[in-house]
Amino acid sequence: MHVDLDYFFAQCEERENLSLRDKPVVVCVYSGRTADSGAVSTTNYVARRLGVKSGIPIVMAKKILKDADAVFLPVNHGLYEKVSNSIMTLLRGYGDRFEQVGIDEAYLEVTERIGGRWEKAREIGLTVKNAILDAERLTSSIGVGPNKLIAKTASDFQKPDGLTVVQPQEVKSFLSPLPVGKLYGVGKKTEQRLAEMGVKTVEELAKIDPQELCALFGKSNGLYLHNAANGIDEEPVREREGREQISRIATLKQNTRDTQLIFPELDRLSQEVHTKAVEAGLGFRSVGIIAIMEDLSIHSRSRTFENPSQELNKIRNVARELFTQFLGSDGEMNVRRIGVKLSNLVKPTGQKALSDFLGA
DNA sequence: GTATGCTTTCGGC
DNA sequence: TTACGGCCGAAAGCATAC
Repeated sequence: MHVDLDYFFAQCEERENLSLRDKPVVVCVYSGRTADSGAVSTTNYVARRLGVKSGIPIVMAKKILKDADAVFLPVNHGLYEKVSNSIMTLLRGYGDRFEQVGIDEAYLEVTERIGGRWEKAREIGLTVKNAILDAERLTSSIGVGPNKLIAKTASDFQKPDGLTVVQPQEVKSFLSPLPVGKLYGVGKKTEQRLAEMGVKTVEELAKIDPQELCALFGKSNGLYLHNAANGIDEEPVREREGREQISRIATLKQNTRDTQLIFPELDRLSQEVHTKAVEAGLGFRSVGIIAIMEDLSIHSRSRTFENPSQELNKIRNVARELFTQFLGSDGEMNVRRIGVKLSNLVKPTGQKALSDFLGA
């Protein structure tokens, strides 16, 4: 079973202020550069119907909604995390295994609870929807199917506030008419290439010789596409332990290549990821930087060490070095946004203290 | 050839 | 007409070891 909280950030805001519910609600990430510089994070369905969706510039959203009595709000991550944590804790109780994906999605293993009686799937789905509604006053869209791929596709089939059950014998007729882009793992790029081959629906994709798909998309990708189109997926619902990476990214006051302007901000980001790592009790083996240029192209560099560290100085120095190297190798375009990332995170376990894991 | 690990890019939300 | 965030995990692509 796949549970997806509907238009999550915007719905949290509606919940806090019910008078928003009939208006377009636009949750924004303001970059701070100019008054309305930034991008749209999430919108409610009123705004979506008017064409305002995730990812567009805030100024564009304002233009589209200028006569629509719309409400523009800055993201309030603290609120969303609180609501998410409460719901995720609740959801755990409805499955034999639980896998959270991001802040607003989860898979539940309910195979044993259904026990082959598929009419029970709908009951469990309704129970979960009502539990979320009762506890946190939020609607959700739920999909139930024989595997994660079908459950995920099913939860997307009817939203918001949907419940779609796809029994094993219904998988083929469920998938067949869908556009290939609805399959998890088929993005814009793959969709385009398939369209050029005359493949638009999952039914058409399922008919393609897997050998041919492997030749065109590589072995692992080709095999995945063939299996996905045929509703085959063996991925287990797996408990995810802590985070795998910690990153912070920010927009510079002005586009520049001047390290005198970049380094103070880079140092600030280094400090922030360091604080997050320490709070989480995690060491790191990799430090990386991210540069987003004025044309919005994205570049990254990273370095991995043999031994984990937890030192701010290490992050700061490596980030500075990587940035200097990057700028030296990369033409003359200005940088717009910069970021620092920690990965290969190491969780100290058992009796050993973190210090035992850290390099000399 | 296969497995593994690292770096970079992709793409969802 | 243009406009433009901040995260995350997965995948791709490559190198190395066995």
